[in-house]
Amino acid sequence: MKIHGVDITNPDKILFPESNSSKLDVINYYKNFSGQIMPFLKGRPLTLRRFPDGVNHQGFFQKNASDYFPDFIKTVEVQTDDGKNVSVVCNNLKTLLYLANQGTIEFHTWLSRIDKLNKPDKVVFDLDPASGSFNSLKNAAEVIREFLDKKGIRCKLTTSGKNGLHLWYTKRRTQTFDQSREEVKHLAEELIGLYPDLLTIEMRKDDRDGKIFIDYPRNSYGQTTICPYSLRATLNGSIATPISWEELSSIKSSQEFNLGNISKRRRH
DNA sequence: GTCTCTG
DNA sequence: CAGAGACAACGCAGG
DNA sequence: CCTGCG
Ligand SMILES: [Mn+2]
Ligand SMILES: [Mn+2]
Repeated sequence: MKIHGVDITNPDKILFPESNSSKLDVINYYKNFSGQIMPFLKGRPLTLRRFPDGVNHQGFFQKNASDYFPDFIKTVEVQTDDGKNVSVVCNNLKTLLYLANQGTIEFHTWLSRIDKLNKPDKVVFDLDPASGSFNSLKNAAEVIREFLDKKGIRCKLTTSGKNGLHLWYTKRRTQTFDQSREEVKHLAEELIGLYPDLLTIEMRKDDRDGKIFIDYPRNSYGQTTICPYSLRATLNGSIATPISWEELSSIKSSQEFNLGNISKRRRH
């Protein structure tokens, strides 16, 4: 079977046993939502998370493009602390479908683009809840939004598809990753001054006291965040989904949207 | 999912 | 030939 | 140096 010229193997293999979703379901999801996900993938180094035998089996992260990946897949060399990686870049539909056929469930993207790897064009406030209470997480997102709004920064919102929320905005590519991260850290410290019982940047889990962790180190060089519209390797096939601020009030968890209901979601 | 190494 | 292993480091905080 | 963290 071929879709857009890409060989699809084992289309009936079940990758999400709980929702009975097959490999073809995954590939069709990425095909049908390519218009939404591609703008977020284009031009950015990727880390893949693959589950060739389904999310109930062992999966693996992949930072380096496999030698056997076809020529239509773009790659980029990125410097690491000790050497380099050859990252995959998903610039077209064929690449997206090929990687999906490879069992890629999750696409994690850099905060910078390949033509200026050392200057991020995105800032993310990665909000990681200690556990349970999604309501306090929503509250945290709201107060951070208002805080940034007063500084003239308009941010957007994405469910991570697991437990947290990502609040993010774009900027001109003038700062290094170190500068960007330090700026987010300072903003987070200011926020903690205002909401000491709600937010924390303590690195040790034991020191977080049930508060919401603003994971500012996500803004460091070489780090990735889950790409908007990426599937997650959860039993229900949840999806990292951009949502409006109005929509935030009505959702009950970060896994609100999944393979089964994403198509019926009201558009914004 | 595919390659490579080992027996 | 079948079966097992690899496929991710990494960048930072804090002690 | 080490471990924890995501
Ligand atoms: Mn998170
Ligand atoms: Mn995080």
